[in-house]
Amino acid sequence: MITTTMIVARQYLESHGIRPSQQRIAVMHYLLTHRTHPSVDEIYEGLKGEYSTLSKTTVYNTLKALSESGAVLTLNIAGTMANYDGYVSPHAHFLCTKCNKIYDVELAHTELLGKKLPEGAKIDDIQLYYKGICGRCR
Amino acid sequence: MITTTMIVARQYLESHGIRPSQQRIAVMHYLLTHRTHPSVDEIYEGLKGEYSTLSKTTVYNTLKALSESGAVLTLNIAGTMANYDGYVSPHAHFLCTKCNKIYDVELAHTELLGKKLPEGAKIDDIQLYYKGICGRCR
DNA sequence: AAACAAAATTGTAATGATTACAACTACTAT
DNA sequence: ATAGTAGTTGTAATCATTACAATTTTGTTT
Repeated sequence: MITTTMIVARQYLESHGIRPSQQRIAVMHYLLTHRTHPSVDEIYEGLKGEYSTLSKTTVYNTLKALSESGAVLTLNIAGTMANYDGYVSPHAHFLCTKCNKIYDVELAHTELLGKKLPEGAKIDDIQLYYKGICGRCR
Repeated sequence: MITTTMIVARQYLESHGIRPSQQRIAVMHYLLTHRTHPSVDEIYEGLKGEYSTLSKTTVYNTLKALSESGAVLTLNIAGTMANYDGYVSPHAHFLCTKCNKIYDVELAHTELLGKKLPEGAKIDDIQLYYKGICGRCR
């Protein structure tokens, strides 16, 4: 079944120069409708019911392509595995080290305040990670 | 051979409540004298000549203990593996995605500017990562 | 100093995330 | 329709990290 949010996902892919295959649309759509910063495994488990032939390798390949084109964000906050975020506007993340949930954190300023970045460096990506215990877990 | 910086390493461990074994002193000393944000493997390779019986598991165990006590910082900037920093005062990091070197970045303000952190959360750790291409690699 | 207990170290095996790769399928353009 | 390119799939390999059991070291008590 094709929904309007899947058409959004398709157009989003196209606007990032990524050819919109079934699988890529599905992964992008999953990220746009699950703001939980899922791992590869969660995305794969969430989709394999609907797309019975889907391979985990495809999920990896897709996320790599999406991340390189800037369509999604790769989070390395958890250490053991990557998590993905379909919303790419500047924001930070908070990981609860007890329940392992990742929460979005708004930023006070758009620009992050690095002083003395290495001479002549070109910045492609900025990630601000908070870790701790969330209110529910305390 | 025991040097004065190794005594510093020993005292540093003790001040963090970590029993100063030979191996732990060696790892701590390595981090204090190599400000290169080394990986487990680099530390192990750097030390195994001098400590022939050293095991990589010990390096892992040691870094875990050091990190949990706050004596060292664990960086998850690289994605594939952890890197370690013996200097724990607040600062950010820049990873050159070409040469894979990690540089320190001073912060403009001591406090990092998260707005709307999850209700009632307790923050234990803040990491600010920049990624890009360093001046030498461009 | 000897004996004991607790903690640390070691080597190997297991785990888990990710990547490599080769065969197969789908899409595009002539 | 055909050929060529890009995308997908499943399996096997890789690499970082952890689990674990045996051994060694360290600290404490007698």
